[in-house]
Amino acid sequence: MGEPQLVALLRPVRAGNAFEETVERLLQAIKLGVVAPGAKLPPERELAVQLGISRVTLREAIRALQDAGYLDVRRGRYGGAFVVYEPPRPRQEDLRRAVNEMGPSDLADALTFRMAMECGAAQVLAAMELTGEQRGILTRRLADVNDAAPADYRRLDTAFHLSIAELTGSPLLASASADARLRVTDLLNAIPVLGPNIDHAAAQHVAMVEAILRGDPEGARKAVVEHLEGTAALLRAFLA
Amino acid sequence: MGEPQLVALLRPVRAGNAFEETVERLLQAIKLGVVAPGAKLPPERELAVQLGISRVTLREAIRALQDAGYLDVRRGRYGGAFVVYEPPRPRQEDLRRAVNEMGPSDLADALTFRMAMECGAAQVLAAMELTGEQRGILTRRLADVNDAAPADYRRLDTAFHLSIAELTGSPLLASASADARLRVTDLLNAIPVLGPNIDHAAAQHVAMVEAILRGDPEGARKAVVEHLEGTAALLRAFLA
DNA sequence: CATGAATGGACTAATCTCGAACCATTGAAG
DNA sequence: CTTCAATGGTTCGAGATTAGTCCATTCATG
Repeated sequence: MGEPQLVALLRPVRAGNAFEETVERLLQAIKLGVVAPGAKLPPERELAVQLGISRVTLREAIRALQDAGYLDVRRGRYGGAFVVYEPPRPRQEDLRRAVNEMGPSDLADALTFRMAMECGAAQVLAAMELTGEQRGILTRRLADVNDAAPADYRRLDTAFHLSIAELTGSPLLASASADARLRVTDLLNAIPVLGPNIDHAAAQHVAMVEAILRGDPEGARKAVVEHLEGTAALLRAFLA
Repeated sequence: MGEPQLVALLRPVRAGNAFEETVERLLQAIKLGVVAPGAKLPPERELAVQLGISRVTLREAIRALQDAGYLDVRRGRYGGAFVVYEPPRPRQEDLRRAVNEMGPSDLADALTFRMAMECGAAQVLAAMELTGEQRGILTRRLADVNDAAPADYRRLDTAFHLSIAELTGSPLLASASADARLRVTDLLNAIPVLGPNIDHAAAQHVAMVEAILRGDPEGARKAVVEHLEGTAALLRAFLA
């Protein structure tokens, strides 16, 4: 089998050039709804610093997204790069296309990665002593998803899931979880938001939060597994 | 609280320049023992492709590691970049220095991240149906650690832990796990390899493998938590 | 309606990074 | 002892990326 673990360590140092990576990152922030439609990105000078790239490269990326119709850039005071993207109504062919673009092995990889990350984050959080504020944020995010209008559902669902990793206080974990979510965004966005599915998911979300608040790592793990397997089953159903 | 999740998404696109990232990556492969002392790195032309950088940049990184005494580079056929690094005998002040270099919040971040990753990977693996070959690899790696000479202990311990993520078949998960391990390598390398600790760890390793082979995600999770908390406690003890 | 602060827009010189081609060394095989 | 394949060593021009500087536009405020 040669040198198996070399693969994990001697992997590419960078995914592409700075421009491409920046476009990808911004696009994900938009598609995840982290920057909501109508809201604007931070000023170029700030954003360039946050992304660790030069303003020139950032502007090229913003320009590309503007040309692609995701952003509306306005000059002058109170100007900025405004998100005009609205998540398209899901169609089954979008899902097929998304799956075909990534390939079956990439799909399994992404789902496995997400399962590991979300289980790990949930149980770590459940094992922590949470402050009242942390509990408040978690329950608030839960309520947000469950009260969401269909148009806002995916965005708030993402926010809920990311909150779990974020509340552990570990930036590394939060980053990795966001990364795991990114890998399946296009797939999730292509799944229709249907009543029964949402009710099902809502109950599972509640189970996750209750287990975390009760300090029950095992319960949290099981709830996450059940929830994510439900999503995976939905995907398979739409592909079959 | 502003825009909490922007932090996770609008984080730096790249950690530094290609040269620095490459030096770091190679150094970790050496320190983790993935390329054992006396072994050589892949040929420059191959390695550059694997790392996704140009040969020129790779050579600068190799040159830096050569100057720093980690590599011995020989020309001609059967030449290459040979690892000459030997893990130094751990001293308490090394541990303190390593901790001071990263800072207390980074330490907590790294430990939390590692806990989440390893728990997630172990339970995912436990939930899979394993082939005979996979079972063989896992038990083989376990035996390797438990039979290890003190000088090889850390290297084989790393190999064992990484195997778990690797066996899930998810490259993303394997990469992230390797990353989590990297964050604590310097700390682990600074902990003396003592008999009682090793016996303790060995029993925990066995518990992890048994739970995985028996298809018991919950048991796997608990075994990992116990093991990693033991390591964290050791760290605290040496720092106190 | 004039001002000024906050923003995007544009340019430049320096540096990093790359791909590609070619050179130099080594040592096993014939 | 000649050959030659596998390896590291070197160079060069093109393109990517950066930091810094200055310009242009907008609009709330006075």
